[in-house]
Amino acid sequence: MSSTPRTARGRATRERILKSATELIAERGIAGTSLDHVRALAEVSKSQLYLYFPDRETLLREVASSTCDGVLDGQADILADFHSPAGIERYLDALVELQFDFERPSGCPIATLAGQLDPQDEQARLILADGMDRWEAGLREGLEQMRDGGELKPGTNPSKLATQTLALLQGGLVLARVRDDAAQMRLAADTALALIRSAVLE
Amino acid sequence: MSSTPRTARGRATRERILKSATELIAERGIAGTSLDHVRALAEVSKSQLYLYFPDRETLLREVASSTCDGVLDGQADILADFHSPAGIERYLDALVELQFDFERPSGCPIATLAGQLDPQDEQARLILADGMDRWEAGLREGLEQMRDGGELKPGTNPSKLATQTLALLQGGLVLARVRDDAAQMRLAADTALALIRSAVLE
DNA sequence: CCGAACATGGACTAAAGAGTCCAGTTTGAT
DNA sequence: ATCAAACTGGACTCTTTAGTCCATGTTCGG
Repeated sequence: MSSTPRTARGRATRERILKSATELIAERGIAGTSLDHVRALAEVSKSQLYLYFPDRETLLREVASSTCDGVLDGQADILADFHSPAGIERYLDALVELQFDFERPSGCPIATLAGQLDPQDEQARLILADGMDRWEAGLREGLEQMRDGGELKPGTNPSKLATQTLALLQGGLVLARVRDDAAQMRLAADTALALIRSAVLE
Repeated sequence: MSSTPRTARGRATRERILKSATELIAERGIAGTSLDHVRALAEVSKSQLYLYFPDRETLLREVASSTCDGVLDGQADILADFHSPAGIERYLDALVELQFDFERPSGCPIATLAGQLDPQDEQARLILADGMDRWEAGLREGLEQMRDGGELKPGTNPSKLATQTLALLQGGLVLARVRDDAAQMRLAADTALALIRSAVLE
């Protein structure tokens, strides 16, 4: 999107800007991040910002996109195991661990951004929705694999089960963040595990 | 909190400011709401703002508090029924309806605020956490009432079940908002209902 | 190795923001 | 009725912010 640099130097600069913006916003929120902060962290000048991004709004949308990519990339390896009871348990454990790992539970970066972006900005919403869709697709595909392998009770709807799982995870992340208590995520993940187990044969 | 007006006129002015700020922030978010917008909607002057609220941060905290009160008050009547299978179903239906009622699902105002307030502002977080606690307490008390009436399977933990329910609702609200699809809330609420039903004796 | 496109630095503008100040008006207790 | 406290209006300052502009340096194809 936006203007694409033609030289390697330009590409590196653009990357540095986007990475800095994404980092700062994850830490301090959109309201707490000015273009000047981004400029300083990325070590670029004002004109570079505006050479690669037409305006702040566009940069924010790209940050949204890059945030989604970060969330998805960050769980790609464990999500790949989400197609057996043991793999599902490992996946959920890993998500819970993430909330315990830092000083305080940070919640889901996608959902957090959703609350910060201009409610009028439909384009931004679509970017975040796509992130959620990709996440849910990962869950659904694992469950479909199990269904195709005859591991699920007949009548189980992998698509619906994936949405239910994602809802539980998102809810757990919200509660963990608001209550500053990662155990809330633990409980939500356990509930999701039980829900899935109840659809597994044996 | 903050300076309390001594006259009826002063109280009315303070109320008007807080109401206007809460309204504007619910609609346009914190970033999209300046003190000048609040000033204009409340039809007060700058000095009134600063007479009743020492600074913006304090006003935002009171908005957080008033937003929680709004959410709780708004469901007080139906939440009161949350102590029988039928009442629980009515309650969940009502919550789902709320998401369908407006042009687009607005999610949970408390959770939305959580993503917008300064992540460093611990005091603000505590206000929102208290809102969640009060909400969950309502659910828990209904379940405890059922347990005490012998309507729940032995071993059922009302407190845990209330948290699970709230997590599902919050997750449903997040997904409904991000996907602009109230059906996501419907599914989450149905899942919560099934979860609770599975703990009810016949 | 030359010129055109690409990339950079940073000064500059204009607007919006939060917060201050004080002179004037209203209120209510005595 | 009076006077001090409470309340109001709005001009003012200071800072930060997004966004513009242009002169200079770098890169790369021909």
